[in-house]
Amino acid sequence: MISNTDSSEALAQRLQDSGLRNTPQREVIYSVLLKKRDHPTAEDVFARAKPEMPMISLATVYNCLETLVQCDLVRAVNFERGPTRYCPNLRPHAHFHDEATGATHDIDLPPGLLDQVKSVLPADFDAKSVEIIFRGKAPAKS
Amino acid sequence: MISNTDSSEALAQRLQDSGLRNTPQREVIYSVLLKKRDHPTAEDVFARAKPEMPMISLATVYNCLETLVQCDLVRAVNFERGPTRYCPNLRPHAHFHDEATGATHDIDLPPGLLDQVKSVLPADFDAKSVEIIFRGKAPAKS
DNA sequence: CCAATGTTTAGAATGATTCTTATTACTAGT
DNA sequence: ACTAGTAATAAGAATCATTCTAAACATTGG
Repeated sequence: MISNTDSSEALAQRLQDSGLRNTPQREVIYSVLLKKRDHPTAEDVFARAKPEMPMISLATVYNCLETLVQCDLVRAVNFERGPTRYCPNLRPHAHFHDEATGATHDIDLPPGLLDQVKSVLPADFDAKSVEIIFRGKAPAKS
Repeated sequence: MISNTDSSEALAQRLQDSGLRNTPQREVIYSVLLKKRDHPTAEDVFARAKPEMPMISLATVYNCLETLVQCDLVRAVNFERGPTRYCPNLRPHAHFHDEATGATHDIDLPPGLLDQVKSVLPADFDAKSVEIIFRGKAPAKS
């Protein structure tokens, strides 16, 4: 189990490495993402952060989420043109978008799969990232 | 080579199969997509259709594109939250998004790859589609 | 021809996100 | 501690792609 202080320290570390400051807002946003990993939107995060920090603004939520993405602590996920969703899972994984419920599920990928997929690229294409999105019906409880 | 009339007939057929009408607007939009396969946005398509049909409206372009997507003649592609792009390539393929130029390249996939990727899903997930997006640097000329 | 239905048009409305500006909070150097 | 410089936040305005609305038009089957 990763303790709360561990993740706070990971955040502090990453921010420092990027020459950024560790603010209470960033800590709250990150902790909100870690607490409930259901791929919330910025509005969702805003709503969850407010009880802990009533004066926080939506603009700040967007700013902090963007910062966390820059620091590679969080992944931004998009389905079609729906609102961006945020995911603190750092393991290599794909996303499964349940078309019935709108829910998003992380699908952990076996080691080597992403490289294997990358190997279909012609030699002169240099992929920095690969994203895999499934769409369909997920089991009722997962 | 697929002739122009062939594709018009494919369109007419698909529309009929879906109980939809074959309109001049739909034909123009589809032909615009076939003529230059550079993953245009709705605005791009609008601009390209106008010379051929000056009275066409942007709303109609959106409507027609949506119709073509429903008929499985065209794929809608999204990168982050940028405008949706449209692609008449029906072969199984991934997309490579060149971060420097913004250009999109089709990457044809070897047969079986999509099934292989699907096989990483737990048994109770039923994927209707799989989408693969690469991001990085593409060769200067492709 | 007529009614029913599908399609197009133009413009208004929406929704997520970004931008702007002022204010506040740190940080380093003295 | 004091101060200049920089970073971050807050609040609201602005933006952009897209969708909606309502009216006009077109097509089909009876």
